[in-house]
Amino acid sequence: MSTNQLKEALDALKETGVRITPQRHAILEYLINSMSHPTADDIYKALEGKFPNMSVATVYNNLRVFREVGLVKELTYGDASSRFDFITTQHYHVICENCGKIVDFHYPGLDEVEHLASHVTGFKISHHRMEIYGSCPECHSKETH
Amino acid sequence: MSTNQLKEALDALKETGVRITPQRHAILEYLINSMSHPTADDIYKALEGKFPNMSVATVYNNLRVFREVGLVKELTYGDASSRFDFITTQHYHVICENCGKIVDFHYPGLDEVEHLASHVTGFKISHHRMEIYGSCPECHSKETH
DNA sequence: TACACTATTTATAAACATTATAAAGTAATA
DNA sequence: TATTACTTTATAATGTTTATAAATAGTGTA
Repeated sequence: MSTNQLKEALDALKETGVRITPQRHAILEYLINSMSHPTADDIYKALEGKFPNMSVATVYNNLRVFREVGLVKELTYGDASSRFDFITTQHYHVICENCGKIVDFHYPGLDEVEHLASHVTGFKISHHRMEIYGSCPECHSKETH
Repeated sequence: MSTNQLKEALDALKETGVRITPQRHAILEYLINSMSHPTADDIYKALEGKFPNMSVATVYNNLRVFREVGLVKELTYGDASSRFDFITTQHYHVICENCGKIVDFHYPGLDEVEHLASHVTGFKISHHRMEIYGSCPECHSKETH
């Protein structure tokens, strides 16, 4: 339930000594309820009704804070701006190269890859990222017309 | 052998009707010989001795051309600028979060993941990307001192 | 080889995302 | 409620990448 997620997120912030401001509350709430994977600008635009004076810098600052606390993951794809994703459980993303839609895709973590990489390169592995690209059913069906 | 790779790359360009200019030749050569994964600016700086009048736009334009022809892959990590990698064989990258070093890591393609993603989401999958993050042996040994 | 055609390069400016700065404001604690 | 340190705001700066138009130079053909 979203309300719980928000509560837990706010608690996590408190424990780290991060102040809860109305802006932070709203950004978190938006991230949790958003089924898309918004850019900083998406968030800024979505909240300008509620916070007409909010600065873009505030959005960026807080996204960085959330990322450092581990609440949010920053996704850097090829396009111009980063996207931000509230972290729930381990999942990957399937991305439509035509319309940009991002769909969550659950898959057991690729532990084996990390182990092998560690063995071959001598790195101490911390994590990995993976995305899958293609065209979504909608775009795909349009193409065939 | 690098000389062969360059020759093949130039042939691939000719077949696509892309003109071979000295700048393109030099950028390709640099990409092939470079064991790092340079940014556009790295390339620009590396070649300014040979081409004092070359524009940054030329580097970007040609990297895009190479990418469209399939000779080069653009890597977008979290940091400010894209990195470019001459495509040889299927491999992934292991990236040091401390010093930024990138090491190639060969691994059989994750076909299974693509199949499952296609099945679950209905996407027509074209490709995927994966990177592995950690700290390299050098950085790691420094940390423990 | 010289010509003509068109792609490419250059130089410059513009666009865009993101970060830095300093002053004003505000959450949290006692 | 007063204090203090953290946040927000407004603004400017930074840095990467793209757009534009004029100058230049590959490439095929005569």
